[in-house]
Amino acid sequence: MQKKITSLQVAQRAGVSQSAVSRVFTQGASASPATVTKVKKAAAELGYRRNAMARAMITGKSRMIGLVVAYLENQFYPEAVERLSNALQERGYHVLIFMASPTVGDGVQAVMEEILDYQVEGIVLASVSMSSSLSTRCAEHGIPVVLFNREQDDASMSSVTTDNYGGGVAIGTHFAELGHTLIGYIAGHEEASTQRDREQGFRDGLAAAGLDLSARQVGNFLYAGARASALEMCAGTDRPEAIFVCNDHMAFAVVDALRFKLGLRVPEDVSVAGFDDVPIAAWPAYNLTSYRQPINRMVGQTVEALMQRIEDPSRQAHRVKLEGALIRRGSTAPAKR
Amino acid sequence: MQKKITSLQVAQRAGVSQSAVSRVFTQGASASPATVTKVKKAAAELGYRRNAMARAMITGKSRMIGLVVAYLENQFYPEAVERLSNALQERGYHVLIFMASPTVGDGVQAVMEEILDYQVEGIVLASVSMSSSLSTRCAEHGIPVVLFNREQDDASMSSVTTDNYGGGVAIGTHFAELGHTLIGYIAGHEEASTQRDREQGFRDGLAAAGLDLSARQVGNFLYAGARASALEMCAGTDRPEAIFVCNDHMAFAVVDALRFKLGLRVPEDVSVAGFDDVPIAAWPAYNLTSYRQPINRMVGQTVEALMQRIEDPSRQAHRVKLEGALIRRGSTAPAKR
DNA sequence: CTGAAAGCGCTAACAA
DNA sequence: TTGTTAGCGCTTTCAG
Repeated sequence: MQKKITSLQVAQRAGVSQSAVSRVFTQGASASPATVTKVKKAAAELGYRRNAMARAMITGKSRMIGLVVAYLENQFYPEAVERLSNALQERGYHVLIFMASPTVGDGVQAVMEEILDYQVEGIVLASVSMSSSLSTRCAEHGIPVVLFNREQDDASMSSVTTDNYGGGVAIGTHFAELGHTLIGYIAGHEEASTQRDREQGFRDGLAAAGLDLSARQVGNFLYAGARASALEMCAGTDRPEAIFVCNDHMAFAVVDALRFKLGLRVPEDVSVAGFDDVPIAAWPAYNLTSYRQPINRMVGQTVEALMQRIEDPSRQAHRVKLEGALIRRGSTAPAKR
Repeated sequence: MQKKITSLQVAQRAGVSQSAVSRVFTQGASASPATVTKVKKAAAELGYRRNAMARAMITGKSRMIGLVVAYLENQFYPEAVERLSNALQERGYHVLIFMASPTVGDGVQAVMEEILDYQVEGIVLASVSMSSSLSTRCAEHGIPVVLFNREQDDASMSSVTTDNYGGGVAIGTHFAELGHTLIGYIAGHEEASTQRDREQGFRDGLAAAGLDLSARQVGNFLYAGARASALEMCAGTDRPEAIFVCNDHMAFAVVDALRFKLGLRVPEDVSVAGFDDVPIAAWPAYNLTSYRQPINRMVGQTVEALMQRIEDPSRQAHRVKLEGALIRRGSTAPAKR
């Protein structure tokens, strides 16, 4: 097992000083063509690579971004993680990933501390919120934090979201246009901003058509939770004609429960709509009407927000709300006359 | 924006030397109760946290593990990532994650170099293989690499897999017992060891019952690929009675194509079985017969392998093959008389 | 353009 | 138990 190659060894082999080696590998540093070739040759022969930690220590730039994520069972998040990671890699950043269990609120706290210990240059919080004390600490350290698919009242906190309210309105309007009057809603985790905004939009969309919610259950963003909610909501004779489920992941559970447990047809007996438009929503087994989150643009904006505040920490918070799009599929249909 | 707190500042405030501060925060170092309290108090007041990079540099232990992953669309991997990350976090390790596109073989090469630059203490390669030159380099650096859900001929490479061959046999036997004789197989990426082993096991399982494959297509582990394969395989009049699809992710595509494009019933017209037993396989929309990978044990073994070789790099490769289990569900049924 | 020298924040001998 | 002293591998002045 050969030891690690340092710049000093390269320097010796190339017959130059250690700092010369450093310069050769540093963007925009001065080195004569002769030195460059000598050093590069020696480096290649030895298999030299710069120690990212040592660089990070001195420059204060670790080129790492912390990513805290929960709900990986919901296909929306793996997809986001993948794209985010790719976008960051393209910019020369790397991702230190942490799982947060959504239920344990202060687990996030502990996890964030650990992330900060690694001197990350920024943090992305996907679907988790943070205590304001913690956000203050990050601000003090000058570490930008951006909330992905979640918002907080604190206006100093950057966030990238879809227009959840508008999406809710779109679904409400869609249901009204289809002629449904008995309407149900299955909520996500009550504390989540996405849940609140989508529900409020949905209610307002319905209200604009003179409609109101006739049933509401809480699924907590879980498959099992949504399944139980659907069963509860639709077991009786007064079941809704149309149900908006706060995200696709739960909507699949609702469709499954309706079809396979209650023997109901979707959309003939009950229309179901979700939110996110994850790839599975397009699979013919579900063919789910959904409000699409523009995930590419969300990721783009998240990276943008991060980069801006890394370059200029004094810059004010970047709060973006992107438009999505209603994707009409076969899980919603007009009310029966 | 307050500057970063260093151990020196804590030392000054506590009226002790900088190294005393270091000792207070180091496991098993000597410090009098009096010093400990003084230092801890000062540290708390200042909000001091150790700089993980600086520690890593000196100790040579970054407490980071590199994770390279592809195919995040296949639910098996997000699940694995989540559990792996949690298991590692419990042991005080953190995960630097990299996405590798499965098609670009040498993308992995580049990505691995970057990981190594961060002085990770180990690397997990999920569903990707590596060139032998690269594995040599890792060995030289004394960095343990473990292959998760993939194998390589190189016996010096640690790996954790399910008994893919045995799983294939189990499915083949299952089909034979159900009385099917026209059998199809939809392959994953041809190069993957999982693909090869599962297919070989399947063929051998069939052969033991005097059966043979009557159709074979390649889906490359992709939903779209599997869909096309299914269509090709089942459009004619000589379609198979039972199809084994190399993983669940593709099996969903096959079921969807059969049902919604070809108007066939599963399992009445065609039996379909997958491999992995991801959570979606249990959803009633698919209710898929599958060979379960013991993901918890796989993760446990992966962490174990890593830890062992981190502690003792001279230790020989850890190659584990875990038993899975055939999960019979409603997507497979006896042949019609 | 180049080498010498001073650290980044911390751990780990080494004396005291 | 403590403080002092070297560094870890690298970037970055600062002279030359």
